[in-house]
Amino acid sequence: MKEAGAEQPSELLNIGAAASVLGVSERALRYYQQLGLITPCGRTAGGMRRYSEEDLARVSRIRELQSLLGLNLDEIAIVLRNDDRLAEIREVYHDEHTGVEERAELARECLALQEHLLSTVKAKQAALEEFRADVEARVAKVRAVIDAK
Amino acid sequence: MKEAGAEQPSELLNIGAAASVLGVSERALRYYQQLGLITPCGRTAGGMRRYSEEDLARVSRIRELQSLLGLNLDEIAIVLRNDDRLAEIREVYHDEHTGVEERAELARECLALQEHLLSTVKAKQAALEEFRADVEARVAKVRAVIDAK
DNA sequence: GAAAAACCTCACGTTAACGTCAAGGGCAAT
DNA sequence: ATTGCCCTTGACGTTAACGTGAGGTTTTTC
Repeated sequence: MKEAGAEQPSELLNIGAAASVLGVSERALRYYQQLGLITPCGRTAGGMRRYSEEDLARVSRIRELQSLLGLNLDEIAIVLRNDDRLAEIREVYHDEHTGVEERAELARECLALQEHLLSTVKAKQAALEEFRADVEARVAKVRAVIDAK
Repeated sequence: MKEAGAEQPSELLNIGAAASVLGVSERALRYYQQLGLITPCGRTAGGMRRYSEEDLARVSRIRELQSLLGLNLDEIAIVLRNDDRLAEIREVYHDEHTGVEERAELARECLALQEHLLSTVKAKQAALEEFRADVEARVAKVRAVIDAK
């Protein structure tokens, strides 16, 4: 048998599989890594990249930030770094090493960045809603012309 | 006096003024023209471009299609051509020259394209809404961490 | 264990959407 | 009519985000 019972650790994918699952090119994955946006969770002894579920999610996030918000990869790097800090904060928060004020400050800084992102999203939504009304008006106009046959 | 009463024809702008009003570069305006996206409504005797209010609106539309929907200029050209057809249809619709079936067909074709654009917008809105929920969840998480001081 | 498939790291090529001169012509004010 | 600014048309340069081999290694399959 290959594996028994719990396969919780979830299978890792090599770059070809990851790319095809995500619908991106292998080149793009390597490029994102080169820019420091993702680092596959590990490599084989021979040096081949292995991507975890979490890695894939991160790449999806990159594409969303690209297509939905129109951010470039430098801007995305900032967002991702902040995401990482958020995770780190939650990880370390119950740790005794960091001082109370120290980590609170970190968290506030993190919050500010997340809220900035949120406001960007909201602005885009508002603009899109206006744009949609515009398009719907056009559709209505054509409909009127057609119905008034 | 420079001008009296109704200034309905609205002043035409030359490229520098147009660019600064729109917040785009002169180069971009010339480039859009080169691609056939806009043609300034006229030129001076000496060959200088004059932009009407309508021209400016068209450029705004280009930028919206770029930034909101992430379309490239080729795709934008298609949308704009369809906008033009819509205007043309409305113009010509009460004309006796075109046959009833002929113009109805034109209108339906136009409608299809506008609806396609609308569905693109809606898809983007849905995706953005989901994304926003995600970001808001993150914000809530950081807040929780901070509040649980 | 040997061939085939997938992967590795360079490194140069490509495309879209402009930016940026260069060399001149137009235009409003003086 | 001359000064100074704005405009014109080329034409080459730039940047981001990959694409596309080349030449060699690793993994898988038979």
